[in-house]
Amino acid sequence: MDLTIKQIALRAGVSKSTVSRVISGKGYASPETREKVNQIINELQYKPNALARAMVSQRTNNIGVIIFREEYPIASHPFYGQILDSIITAAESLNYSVFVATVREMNSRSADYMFEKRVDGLILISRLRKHLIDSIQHFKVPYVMVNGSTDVSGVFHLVNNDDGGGRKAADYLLGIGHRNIFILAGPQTHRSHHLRLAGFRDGMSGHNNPIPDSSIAYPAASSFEEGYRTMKQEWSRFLDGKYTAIFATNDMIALGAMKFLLEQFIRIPEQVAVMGFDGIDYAEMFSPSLTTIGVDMKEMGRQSLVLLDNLIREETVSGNTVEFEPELIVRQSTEKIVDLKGESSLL
Amino acid sequence: MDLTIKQIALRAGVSKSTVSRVISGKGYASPETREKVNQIINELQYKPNALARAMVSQRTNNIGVIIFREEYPIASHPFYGQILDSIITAAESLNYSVFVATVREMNSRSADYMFEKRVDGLILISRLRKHLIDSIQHFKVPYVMVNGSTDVSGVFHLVNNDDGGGRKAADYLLGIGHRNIFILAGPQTHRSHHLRLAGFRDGMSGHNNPIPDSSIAYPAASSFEEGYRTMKQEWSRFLDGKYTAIFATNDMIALGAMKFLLEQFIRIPEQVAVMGFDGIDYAEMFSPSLTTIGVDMKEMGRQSLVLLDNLIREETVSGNTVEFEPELIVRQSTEKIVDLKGESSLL
DNA sequence: TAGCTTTGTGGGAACGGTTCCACAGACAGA
DNA sequence: TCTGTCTGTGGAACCGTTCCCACAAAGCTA
Repeated sequence: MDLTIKQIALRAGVSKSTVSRVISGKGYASPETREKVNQIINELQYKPNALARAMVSQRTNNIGVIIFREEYPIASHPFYGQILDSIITAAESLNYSVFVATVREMNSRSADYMFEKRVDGLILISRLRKHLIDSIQHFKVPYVMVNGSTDVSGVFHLVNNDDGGGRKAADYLLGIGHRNIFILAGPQTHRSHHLRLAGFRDGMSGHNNPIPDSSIAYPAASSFEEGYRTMKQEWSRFLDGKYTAIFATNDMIALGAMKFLLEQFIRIPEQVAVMGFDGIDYAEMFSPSLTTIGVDMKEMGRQSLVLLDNLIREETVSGNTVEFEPELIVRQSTEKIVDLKGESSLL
Repeated sequence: MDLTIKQIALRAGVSKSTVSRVISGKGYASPETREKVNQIINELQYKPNALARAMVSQRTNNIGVIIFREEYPIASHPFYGQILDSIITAAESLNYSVFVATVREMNSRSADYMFEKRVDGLILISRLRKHLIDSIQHFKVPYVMVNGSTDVSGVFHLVNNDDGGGRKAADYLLGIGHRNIFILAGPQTHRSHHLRLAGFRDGMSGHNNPIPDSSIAYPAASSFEEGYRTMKQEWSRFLDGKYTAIFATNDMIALGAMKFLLEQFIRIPEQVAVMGFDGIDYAEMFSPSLTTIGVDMKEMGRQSLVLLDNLIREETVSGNTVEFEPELIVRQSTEKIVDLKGESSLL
């Protein structure tokens, strides 16, 4: 590991300037010198010290990905983990190495390290903490936000069109005959859940079929467990309402609710149709598979890195919000067309 | 960002050596100087440059996690992602930042970067590539392997007791009355799948109930899709065999198979019991929830970092293999005790 | 009072690269 | 032959730290 450019120079009988020139490929170097130096480098498996390079170039070619986690383990999260995955893949092709940190609440210690480590840029996933944004701006580190809140101005955002997605969901459920729909709406402090609910209600109202507040239940978190728990808690109210369908503002909640329904021997979609939002892998795997509004996580991850790279290279970046259009994915959980009376077939 | 120890020294009216001493806390510095310097540091939000530090200390406090991916997106993988998660969490408390790279096949470009970036250590997850191990040993970077193959000697390993887990599974299924069991065994080139199968067969044989080769099918990958596909392909053979239970060498395969069974309106566990191995989150979420042999992924992740840290600090590390004991987790997919005749209730 | 230790501080080399600049030789054009 | 450009190379400063060493002042002991 303690092999330096100096040793290479020594063996090749040239100065370290020359070796440096050969490696970088810029500046003059005779073909013979070039060959000789390269041969020695290969032979000794010399790898330039990226730290030393970064010191002078002021570029580390490292970026940081900071994921705000709440209770859920995050790298393995079916939604954020997927985004992380495609960031890592994209980073490889653009020659960045990526630091991954998860932070919860205010103890953004691991985020602070990013500054000390002098990352070239940051990708923030999910929530944003004012405290951290302040630091980022103070240190003038380029950054983009993926699927985060939009209340800080001048931030480059990559978001899903959650509003439009909600509307798509409404259109679809209306289209296959549902009129009386129960909603499981995740934490409304979270931009996505908020917009998905708003979009959905908006879509329903647009077709003269407004959703009353009483048809909405609010799981305390966007998790499977909360979906299950909330459905269980609302069960009698649900039965009384004679609902034919359930729309959840994300897949995990939908799957949790579905699990409870199945335990009550409710047939899906024959008795109740269930629809989610996100398009996580597991939505397809469950039985029945879940109809959902699919977010292009892969593309969001990839583009966040491309955008960040542009920011780092100080190229002009047009606009400051990239919106992704989600896509309706019809699966078993809503497959059956209910009869147009729209009545519940429960009981 | 261009705030250096020099500027701090200038403002405090001391030399940079003194500032350095104040920051590190070692060496003499009068209380007044200490206070003054600290105040300026806080005021200016100075953050020491980790690159420069690393240059002289020869320690970056960065580690690399390299995950060998095959087809599946890896950070979001329910098994490896979980391990990654707990590594990241543990790293934070030990003051390491972590680079995450995924590599497939021989193009270990992003692994090479790890050397240039001078990571203090490496954690290799899943498969190992001879090529990479050679590099690692050449550069003398401390490393540990999590859940990998054991054919390279002198490597620090953290593995699950897959063999014993397989035996546990056999004991359990036998214990609840199953005699005629179908096995879905993942890629036998993979240590885990191989040992789980071996352990299971061994356990069955030990109770005078050997599994014939004809009762084993081999999905080509350890994925949900392959589990589904294989079950579908083996369907008639399965029916003919009058099996009462299925054991898969990992949860994903089990869940895939279960999906196919449910589509055939097979009742689980009433007609067929299904059992997996891994203990991924989704095993619990599915309907019916999946009985499995749970691997302590969290602890594996955490301990891999602790072990690596010891290696980095050159403390003596006893032994070179840490084995984790998996745990039987009984859930709905096997809940029913079949009658002791052990006959299939299919058809 | 001489000598030693303790406390406090600053100078400068080193870490391993990049890059600017100087310089030398070859070669071309006037 | 002189000047100018091109090619090829080495020396040295610099990036931002740490840390060794020198040095000075003060306090203690004999």
